[in-house]
Amino acid sequence: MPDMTSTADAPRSPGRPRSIRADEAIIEATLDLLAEGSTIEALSIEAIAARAGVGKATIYRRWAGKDALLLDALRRLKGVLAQPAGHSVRDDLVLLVGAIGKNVDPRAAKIMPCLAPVVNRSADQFQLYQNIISPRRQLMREVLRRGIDEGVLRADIDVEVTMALLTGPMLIQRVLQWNPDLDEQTLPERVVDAVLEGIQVR
Amino acid sequence: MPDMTSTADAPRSPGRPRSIRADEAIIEATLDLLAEGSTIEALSIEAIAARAGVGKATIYRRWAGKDALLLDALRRLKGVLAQPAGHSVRDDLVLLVGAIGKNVDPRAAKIMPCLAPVVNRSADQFQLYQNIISPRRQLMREVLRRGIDEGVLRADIDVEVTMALLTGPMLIQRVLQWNPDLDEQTLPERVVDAVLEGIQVR
DNA sequence: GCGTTACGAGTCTTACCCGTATCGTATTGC
DNA sequence: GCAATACGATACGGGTAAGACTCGTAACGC
Repeated sequence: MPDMTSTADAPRSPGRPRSIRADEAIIEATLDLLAEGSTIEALSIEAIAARAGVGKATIYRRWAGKDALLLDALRRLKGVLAQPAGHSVRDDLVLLVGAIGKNVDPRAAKIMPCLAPVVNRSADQFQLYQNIISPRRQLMREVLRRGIDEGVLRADIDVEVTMALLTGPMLIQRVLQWNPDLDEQTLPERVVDAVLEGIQVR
Repeated sequence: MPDMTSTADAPRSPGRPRSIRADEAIIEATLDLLAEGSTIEALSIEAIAARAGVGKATIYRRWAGKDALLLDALRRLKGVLAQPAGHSVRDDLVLLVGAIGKNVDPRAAKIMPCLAPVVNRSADQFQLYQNIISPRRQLMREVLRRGIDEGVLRADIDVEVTMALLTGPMLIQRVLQWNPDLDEQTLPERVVDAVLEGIQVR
């Protein structure tokens, strides 16, 4: 855990050092409870402590409150950015679109919808949310720019709108199950191809 | 209010009749509190009663609990379906896309994100959610089919994927403010045009 | 060994909320 | 006028949680 929201890394400390196992157990318990269906605000420090096999004080010693803990827990969940190969624009887009809402941690899918209400409640939380998604947007932006430079994509397209076009369908399907009849597996490919070719008769 | 979740309309009753003003005040207070940032589960009957200037008993006399009240309140918020003119496929699509997440009540925009976590918690709530959006999907489906029949749209497109393509970008922008730099006003037009024409060099 | 700090477990106070019940009052039909 | 039902206000018991605190114990540097 590179940075923690509340406690600065002690420069040099006497006494017993903080248990790394406890750190891990607390974060894991938080994510587990969320993934099991608890909403963010129904989540209690007491439940987390019990699940982690940890005293409440051990949590309060590390984080100022539930918000700070959640911040760190969600950071852990973020996962790694997909790395486009750089050969085919279409393949890169399929990879990036397929990675939307699909983190390394399988719990992510259950947790993500819980964040929707929180995102626009305060400027801080909105910023946190943007910090997570904007590097992913940047990745897609670069692929699209590359496609334009290589002459594969039209030069007059609006890159930002195109990103929304590629991201939106996948996101509403993964997070909201917008249309239960839509096959999530093949959706990335089908979305990319549809966006590439358009639907109009030529 | 044509149907209420809990109380059947009394056939004929002695005594003082229920106050219609109280009905209205309770629903309004509920929507106001949600729009002001309260999440669904942080919303308390006591807070609603206080806001509405009403005793708690007056609420419990009408609804069995918070869920039943919320159901009625959200029904009120739904708004009316947009009616495509039927002349130009493009114009109809712009109208439908522009109507996504844009209800008659301005509070709707703030309340909608709160529903995301709830939607997939139970089969009942998922069904309720689908009942709201499926007629809107059907409307768009018909426009696309008409476009195919008229030869304006290609016959080999996947209609369901196309609907996701049109809906997704608008939804993530309106509900999540996915990209703060995107102009929401002109987005419907730009999304529709992009989907129609595709982004690939021909 | 000693001071220091963390540990799990538990206690305590405070606060909020639910759902019900009970006030005195207001409004209806008969 | 009278029974019936509504009203707002308030009180109640029961539940849950936040946070600060206290235990006795465990792990570190010196």
